[in-house]
Amino acid sequence: MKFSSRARYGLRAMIALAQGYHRGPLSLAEISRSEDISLSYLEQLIAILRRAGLVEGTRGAHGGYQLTAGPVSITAGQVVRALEGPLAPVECVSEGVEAGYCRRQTGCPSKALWGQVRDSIAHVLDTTTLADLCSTNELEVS
Amino acid sequence: MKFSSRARYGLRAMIALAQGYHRGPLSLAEISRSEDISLSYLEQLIAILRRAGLVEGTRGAHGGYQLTAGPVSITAGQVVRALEGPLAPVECVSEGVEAGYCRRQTGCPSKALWGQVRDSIAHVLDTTTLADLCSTNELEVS
DNA sequence: ACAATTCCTACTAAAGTACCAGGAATTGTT
DNA sequence: AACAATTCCTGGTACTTTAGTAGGAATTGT
Repeated sequence: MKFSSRARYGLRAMIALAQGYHRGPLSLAEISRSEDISLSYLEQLIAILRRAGLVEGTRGAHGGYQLTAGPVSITAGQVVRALEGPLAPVECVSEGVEAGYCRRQTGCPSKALWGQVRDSIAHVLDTTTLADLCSTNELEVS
Repeated sequence: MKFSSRARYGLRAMIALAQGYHRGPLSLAEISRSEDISLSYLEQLIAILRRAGLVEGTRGAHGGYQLTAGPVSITAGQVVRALEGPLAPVECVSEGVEAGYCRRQTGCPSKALWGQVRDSIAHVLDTTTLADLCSTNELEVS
């Protein structure tokens, strides 16, 4: 029961972008250095986030990436879902899976539990914004 | 971000055992039929649960497995941890990992978030007993 | 022209998952 | 004593996913 390194690294990259939000585009080379993630892997992760519409890139010298919305408007849930797909501790309660997925469905005792697990994860991720995560950092670092 | 089929199947098997708690040992062949899990795979899963002290087996004809405690005293958290290991959405916040695991540790903004995710999962699993899961079922089925 | 960057695609080594196969040990029943 | 039902143990294996690497094309400021 682990989130992939995609989600871990991707979230860290998004936090880095949130921290530099007012300072114009941030290059992956910089994030790669500060977060110690290989550049080529980071490129793949950011590509996913770009396709999800969370960041936009500007090419060429002095290019880089920027959030498409302010850190207060982007939740950890959006980032994690973009990188990992729908939250689904088990398939039968995956976000976006219609009822009738399995015949055990009706009256399956464990299904309700997994649904609660999914909801509690979703609640934490969806009520935390990138801004929240940045301020945590500044508190600790200062 | 998924629980393995070990956890899914194992929990279902434990619920089946809880439902037959008063009726003496339940054989894996029966669970295999009712839950539609292959016998040999089920044997492996139950072996894990036995080593964790959650069930005990009695060999020979009319043998089978029984919970070592009543369904009210066994939580889903115990079952899932036995099958999956410590709850750890990411390694650095794994249950039982001491501080200082990674140098980013102090002031890592994402670490706090993953810790909250872990705690919310743990809360759901640890406050749900096998008895709770059985009663859910009976309500639905009746 | 060139250097810095994003963007794209394909590949790969390692690990983990979800099983299956085969048999040994134990115990009730006939 | 034989047998059938069961737990218990070990080892293997096909498959999928993960976590990357490699190489290069396109774009843009200086």
